[in-house]
Amino acid sequence: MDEIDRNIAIALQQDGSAGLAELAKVSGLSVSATAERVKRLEERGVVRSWRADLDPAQVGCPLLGFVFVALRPGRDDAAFRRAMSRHEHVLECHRITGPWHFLLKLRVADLAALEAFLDEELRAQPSVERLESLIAIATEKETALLPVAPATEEE
Amino acid sequence: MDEIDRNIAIALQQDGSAGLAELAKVSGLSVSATAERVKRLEERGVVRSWRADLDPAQVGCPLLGFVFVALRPGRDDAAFRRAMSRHEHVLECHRITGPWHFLLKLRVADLAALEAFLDEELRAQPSVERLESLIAIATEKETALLPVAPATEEE
DNA sequence: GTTGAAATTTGAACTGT
DNA sequence: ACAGTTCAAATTTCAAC
Repeated sequence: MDEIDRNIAIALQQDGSAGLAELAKVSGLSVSATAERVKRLEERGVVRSWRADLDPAQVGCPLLGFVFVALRPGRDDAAFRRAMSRHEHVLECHRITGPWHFLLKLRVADLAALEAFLDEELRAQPSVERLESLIAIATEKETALLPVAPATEEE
Repeated sequence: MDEIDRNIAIALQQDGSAGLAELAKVSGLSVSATAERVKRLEERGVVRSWRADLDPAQVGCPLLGFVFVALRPGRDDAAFRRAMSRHEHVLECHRITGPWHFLLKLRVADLAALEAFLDEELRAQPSVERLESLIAIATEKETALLPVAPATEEE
């Protein structure tokens, strides 16, 4: 992961449809060397996948919510974790510091769908003790573009 | 946005490198008709961009944090919003319901970087009144795959 | 890592239904 | 709006440097 790899990764993150010719300019290498780099980035798992970024509103999930979850003490949380991982409306599920145990990020169609999720999926979990939810009124920024750090050690 | 468009959108969301031939199988249409559909999805903004999904740990931002922000009453928040939009470590910035005004999602290298962000970027903002931050101990799930709703009205 | 060329595949356009 | 062919372009692989 040297400077060249980082530049390629940054470019691919912004535009996954960039051609090798374009990437070659960014990297300063030849086209074939650039192709090698891209392949290696995939092999090493730096590039996990290629995806189309969709507009949430246009695919029917305009409502964004966050839910804090506290689980009952001494209760196995495996079932809860599995349920969250499976559920397509749960975009994120993090074990967090602070008074709560988990923080969920949700995408749903509307408030009715949020209510249904809270009642039928979360409160239905035996290990769930307490919930606190909030919704986004507006989104100033929502990106998946990661800050790529300016090189530390291993190349 | 009929059933066919939805199937294509779902496929592209999971694998943006899928070729038209593969998509044609999914959609049940010919390759050329599928190409038309994809082009229209881009034109309508359903597909916003094509991106490589990178591994946060491997690009040097393994630490995930959330920060609640309360702004001073009667203070213009434009500068704050602009600063958050610009900052690459701020992945998300939502105006939210509840006692806080904004919720930020951050990606940084380590706790030192988080501290620096809190001190130099957030507390430095004149409009910021109070902060509360938490970090992810572990991430059970973190996906950008949106739940694509099963068709409502307009085709 | 570079260059250059061949083989394969892909996306883009045209034509007709 | 869709299907089938054709055409151009980009990716992949390979050679030799």
